[in-house]
Amino acid sequence: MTQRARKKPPIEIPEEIRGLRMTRQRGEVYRLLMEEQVHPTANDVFMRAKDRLPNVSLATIYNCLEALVQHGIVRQVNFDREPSRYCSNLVDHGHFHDAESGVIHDVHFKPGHSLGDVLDLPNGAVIEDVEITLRGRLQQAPPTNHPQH
Amino acid sequence: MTQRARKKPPIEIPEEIRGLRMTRQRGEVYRLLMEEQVHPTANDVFMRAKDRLPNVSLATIYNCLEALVQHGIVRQVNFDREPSRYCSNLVDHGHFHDAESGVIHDVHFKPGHSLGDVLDLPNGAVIEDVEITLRGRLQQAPPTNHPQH
DNA sequence: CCAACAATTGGAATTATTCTTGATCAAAAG
DNA sequence: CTTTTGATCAAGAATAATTCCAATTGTTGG
Repeated sequence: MTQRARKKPPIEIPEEIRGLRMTRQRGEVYRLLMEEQVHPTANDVFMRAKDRLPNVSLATIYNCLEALVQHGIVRQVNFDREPSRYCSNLVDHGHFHDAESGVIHDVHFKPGHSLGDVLDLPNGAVIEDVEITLRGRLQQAPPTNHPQH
Repeated sequence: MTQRARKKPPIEIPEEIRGLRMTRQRGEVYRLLMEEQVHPTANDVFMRAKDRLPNVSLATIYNCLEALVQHGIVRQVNFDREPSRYCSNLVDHGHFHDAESGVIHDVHFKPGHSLGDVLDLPNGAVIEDVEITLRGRLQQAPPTNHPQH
C-alpha cells in the first residue's frame, strides 16, 4: 500500500497552487467547487462550506473565490446580471443555461475548432478572455420517428 | 426638394415598433441608441436623454430600455458584473472589450458561419439567446515586416 | 368630457458585492 | 520560545446597479 494514511480530508489540496497559498478556507472552497458540478453562486458555496467551516463568513467566501479566480484556479461565470457562478473546469468552454431546469451545462469546443474560426475579430485584437453563454431549453429529442406519410 | 420640411427630430421614430407603442421617452431612448455606437449604460442614456427630456427619471430610462429589450428592438449586453450596456445593432454578433481604451467593438460572424460550427451543444438544445463577450487589447499590427534571417 | 388603462416620476427598497477595521494566524527572525 | 511582520479572516457597514412602489400624468375609446 501507499504510505500510511492518516486522517485526511476527502480530496487532498496542495499547500500552494499557482503561487496562491492554500489556506484552510481557500482549500475548502476549492474542493467544494471541484466536487460540485452545479456552478454554485458565492452564497451557495457559503452555505455548503459551513459544514466544514462553521465560522466562515460570506466575506471570506468572496475573498477566497476572488483569490482563486485571480490566480486562474477557478473560473467566474456570469449570466446576465444574475449572481456570479464559479466553475473549476479550466478547459476552454462556454455555458448553456437550461431555462426550464435552471441547470447550467458546460459546452466544449468541437475538437480542433475555436472561436476564431467563426468570428471576424478586429484587426490586431489580442484576446485575453472569452465568455460564451447560451440560454435556451432542452427539447426532448423525438425517438427517431419514421414519418409514415 | 422633398416635401416641405417642418420642425422634426433628427431621426423619425414610428408610432409603434413590433407592437410596442413609442412614447416620447421610449422614442428618445431608442433614437439615442441608434445614433450612438458606444454601447452606453442606462446611466449614460439617462444623462444624454436629459437634453431632450429635462424631466425624465432614471427609472423611466430603465423602464424604456426594458420595454425595448423585451420587444427585441435593442439588445442588452453584459460584461462580467459591470453595468448593463445597450445596443441597437440587431444583427447577430458578439462584443470585444478593449481593456486599454474601454471601447466596445461589435464582432460579427464570418459570412456563412455560426457558433454551432465550433461548439459541441448538448443533445436537443434549443438556443434562444447567445452572448459572446471577448476581453483583450488591440495590438498595433506591425507594418508587414519581412524578417531578414 | 369621462372612464379605463398605460406610462412616468421620485424616492424608497433590494441585493450582490466590496470595503473597513480589528482580531487572528503563520512564517521568519532573533 | 518570543517577537515581528505581513497575510488572512470575521463582522458589519457601505456601495451601486437595478427594481419596486405609490402617486401623478398622459392617452385612448366611448
